[in-house]
Order: sequence, then structure tokens, then C-alpha cells
Amino acid sequence: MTTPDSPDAPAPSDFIRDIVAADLASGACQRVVTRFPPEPNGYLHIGHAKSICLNFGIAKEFGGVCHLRMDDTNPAKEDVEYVDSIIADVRWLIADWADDVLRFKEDAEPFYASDYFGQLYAYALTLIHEGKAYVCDLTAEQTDEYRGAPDRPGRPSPFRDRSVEENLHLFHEMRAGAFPDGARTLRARIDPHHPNVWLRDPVLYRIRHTAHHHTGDAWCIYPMYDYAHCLSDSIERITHSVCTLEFEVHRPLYNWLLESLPVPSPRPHQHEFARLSLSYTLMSKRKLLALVSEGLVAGWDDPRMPTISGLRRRGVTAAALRHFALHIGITKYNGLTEVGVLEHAIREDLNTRAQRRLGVLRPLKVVITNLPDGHTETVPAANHPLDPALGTRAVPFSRELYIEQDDFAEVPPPKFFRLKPCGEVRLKYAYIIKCDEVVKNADGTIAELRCTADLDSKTGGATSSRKIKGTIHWVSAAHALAAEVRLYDRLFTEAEPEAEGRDFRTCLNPHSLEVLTAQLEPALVTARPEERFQLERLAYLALDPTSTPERPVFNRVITLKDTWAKEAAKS
RNA sequence: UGCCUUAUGGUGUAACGGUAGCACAAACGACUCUGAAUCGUUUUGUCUAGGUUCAAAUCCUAGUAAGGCAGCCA
Repeated sequence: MTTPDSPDAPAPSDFIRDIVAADLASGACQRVVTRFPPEPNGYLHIGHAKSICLNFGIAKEFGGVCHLRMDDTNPAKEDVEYVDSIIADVRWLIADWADDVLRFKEDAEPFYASDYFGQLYAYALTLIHEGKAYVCDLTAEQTDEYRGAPDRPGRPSPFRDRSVEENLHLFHEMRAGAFPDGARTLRARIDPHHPNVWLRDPVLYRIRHTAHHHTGDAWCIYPMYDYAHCLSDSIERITHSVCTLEFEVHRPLYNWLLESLPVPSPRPHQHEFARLSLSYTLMSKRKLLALVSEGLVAGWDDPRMPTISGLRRRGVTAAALRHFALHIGITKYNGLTEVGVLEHAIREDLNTRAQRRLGVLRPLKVVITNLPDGHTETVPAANHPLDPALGTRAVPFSRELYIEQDDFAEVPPPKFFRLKPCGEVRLKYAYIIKCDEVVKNADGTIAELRCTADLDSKTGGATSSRKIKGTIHWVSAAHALAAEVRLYDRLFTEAEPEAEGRDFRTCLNPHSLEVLTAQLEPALVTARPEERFQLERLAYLALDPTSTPERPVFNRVITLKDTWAKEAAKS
């Protein structure tokens, strides 16, 4: 690897970092503590990566820490499988960048909101004592009905004025398992008529006789997000609780709870930013789950998925993802980021990181007729044009070669400067060849090209400096390593797969995966999983985890930019 | 006829009352043993209408448009 991880550049300022800086300057907080609080009900995706980079980045830049916390208050949806994948993804993303500010509990476990159930229960008792919460017997449907709608005021629950004693008694009974699921709830007593629906006596606890992945059978009542989240933040002494825009209308509730309870001071504050939307990409956990469960992709880590595990398997590095996250900025504007920005970040990272190799995706046989049968030699090839210190390797060259089908045209289009009948082209690191004859099969397809080489034109040779417009890649047929290469492309054909009420299933890209057997230079046999390679003139490759020495499998991370394809498309 | 939020080139962002800048994309050119990379040049922008001010993308008012909010999900 050439220039390894250049240190991640400092993030440009944004409105949240401005708030943090101001709070530190004013003494509103001494040391910044942020948190990344995923619910373990799915795999993390690139939108989460934005949030991770923000929260860990703030902690790092301001000398604080960031907690990884499972926001696990709904046992019906959560699972340890997700907990494990989340931990792995976060560790991978921040490795060698912010692992020094990642805070776990003492036992190297993440924080869990469910660890606070006891304390949350005690806080609920306090609320009841102060007349700020009550047990409500309304069914879910009735609760909806009483709550009204955004443009329609609510009505008070008939149970809103129960005595403190009765509420205490009923809440104890709820906790003891005296009632079936859904029979009762604990609700905050705020204002049934409030213009913000989240303040119309929101539900704090519901009854669920369901085992929890982390607390087992200890509880049959579970706190709601709004109740658990602000108090978990407080318990962990979070200073800045950063979340996405849809929680904006919940902030008054977040504040109400913290101001209604005897929590330590200073208390945490919530700040919201716009979630990431990427063109040609679906981002919601539900939709990603649908892709997986309907078999539209091969799994959560399918290299076409925008999940962190999918991007990792595809061959995208953590540094590239971080660089992307840094570049897109943090605002309150709900925009659509072009996927090209991600692709640029990936190429920029791989360009410095990946050693160069030769390989042919769609082989076309070439015979060098002025070389004797069985002729074999090796030519030196640079491992990295940007870093000569990486040296060269010996690439076998022989009389029979493969070149790329796209690099020959019997009837060349305008501005085509690759190989054509009677035309010359340079074989990278080797000779200049001239195409003398096109041999065809019975069906008219091209069987092979017969060419002559200018034997003095090798690097350093007498005619090596001849100006030849085209240079193409090649591989020696006898020495080539046959390997499976998986060509990935965008999953959708529409920039906004769900625009105008469209079902995303109707715009799946049928060519999002193409598997072919490529002929690669033999040096690629020793490829290791953490390595990345550039197939010169084609693409960046990474070894797939399913690869074996007997059956090498490479994933195309991304193509090189292809100006010629654009030019060719014009005509 | 509710509440909250947002609006700067094609896209994403910066400018904190004083020169509208950056990145991606696009176009053109140089260089090139990768039609890559690199380098250079260029195109395109403050939602609308009023107001305050010597001066407004920025402050005020009104409008328009977009997003979010009516789970015992998070």
C-alpha cells in the first residue's frame, strides 16, 4: 500500500460543531460526551455511517468520548444477531481513526438502554408521585382516537385524574404481570390539547409479555423510545444528543421529561440534522430488509447493498466511507446527495491505496506471429505509478496473449485509438504490435488476431519512444489465472427508486451483477483479503470472502472513470 | 383550517450585516506506456414580493415550495 491512511482531515465546521464549541466555551459543559444509539433491529447502512462519523468525530475533535449504545426498548423487534453486526460495523468504520474515543462499558460491552430499566422504573414512580404520570386503561385504538390528529385537538383520557395511590398500585401491578399485553399503559400527564401531538399525554410504558434479548424475562413492561432515550442520555451524562430531523417534534417531550425529573445537571440537549439520502439507493431499514427477505439481493452484506457490511464486502475501505461522510456536510436541509460523490470518495481512496495489476475481463486471443513458438519472457511492471518505492514485478509475456475485446474494433468509431486492422497499439510494459489479420469463426465472430511485434519497442529499446496513441492491457494466455470476477453496478435504474409512489421493485437494475471468468496476471494468486488492486484501465478489485485458492473470486469495487465510454456514447 | 423545520449553480455545502467560495458533476485543453491519475481553463446560483440599512444570501413582514409530526416502533 502506498500512502497508507493519510490522517483524516479535520471536518469542516457545521452548525452542530458550532453548538458544541459554544457550549464548551461558555462552560455549559466541561467535556463533550456524544453517543451513537442504534436499535438492534437491522444492519447499519451508510446513513448510519454519517451519524457515526458525526458523533465520533465531534468526540474526537473536542477531546470527548462517544458511547455506543443499543437503543433496545422493544423486545419484539430486536435480536443479538443485530447487536453483533452493529458492534463489528462500528469498530471497522472507526478503526485507526476514532477508536480512542469509543467508550464501552467496563466489560468491553456496548451500553444498553435496557441496562437502565430499573432506574427508568424508579423515575416513573417519581413522575407518578408528582402527579405527572398516570395509568391509562384505554385500548390502543381508543388512545389514537382520544389523541386526535395534527390538525384536530385531542381529548383527555377518562383515566387522567386517577389518584396517585391508585396509579402507584396499578403501575406496580403492571410491572408484576397482572395484566395482559395492551391492557394498560403509563402515560405522561402533559396536555391533551397541545398543538404538538407528542405532548398529548404520550405513552411512557406499555405491557409486553415478551422475553428481551438482553434482559431476558426480567420485565413485562417496556419503556417507549421518548421516555427511555432522554433518560438514558442523562444517565450516561451525554452532553449532546444528536439525532435526525424526524425527532425534531419530539424534542419538547425530551426536554419536558428531563425538566420534570430530578436528573443531574447539566442535562443533555438534543440536536437534529438531516439524514442522508443517496441517489440510486434505498436507505430505510424496512426496504433493505425487504430486498433481503424477498431474495432480491443475496443478503445484508450483498455488495450491492448500502449497508456497511455490504460496502465492506464490496471492497470499499473505511477511510473512503469516512471521507465521504466528511464531505457531504451536516445541515437541516433534506436533500438528495448524488451517488457520484460516494463513488468519487471510493476512487480517490483506492487510487492511492491499490497496487496495479493487469487482467482481461473479456478475452480476445492475440498471436504474435514474429515470435517463435513457445517464446516466453518476463517484463517488469510498476506496482504503483504514484509510488516508485513499491517497485516492480515480473509479468510473463509470451507468443499467445489475451487482450480486451473492447480494445479491438474491426470498424473503428471516430477517435478510436486502440487496436484496429493494420493499426498499431502499445501493449503496456511490453511491445508495440500491429494487427495484420483478423481470423474469424464460421459464424463470423472473431476467433483471434494475428499481429507482429516491433521487437525493439520494449521499454528501453531502440524504438520504445515511438509515439503510439493507444496503450492497452494484456495477459499471457499460458500463464493467466482464471478467476471469477463479479461486476457490480447500481441496484436501481432510477435516481429516486420510490419517487412518485413507484414500487422500487419495478426499477431494479437487471445488470446490477454480472459474473464472468476473467484472465488475470499470475501475481494475483497471492492476493490477500485486506488488499485492493487496480486492474489497469478497468477497475478496482477486492477479494471476496468466499474466495478460495482453488477458486479465486474478486469483487469489482468500482470502475475507473471512463472518458472513452462517454465519448463513444456521443456517436 | 394545527405544530415544527428548511430554501445559495445540475447536486451537496460555505459565507455568522461588508469581494457569493469549495467539492462533486459537466465542458474544453495540457500531459500520459492506464482514454486512469495529475494539471489548467470554463459554464451555471442566493425561492418570490415588500421592508430595515450606507450596505442584505444573512435582519423583519408576507407569500410560495419542500420535508417531518396523528405507533402501546425507534
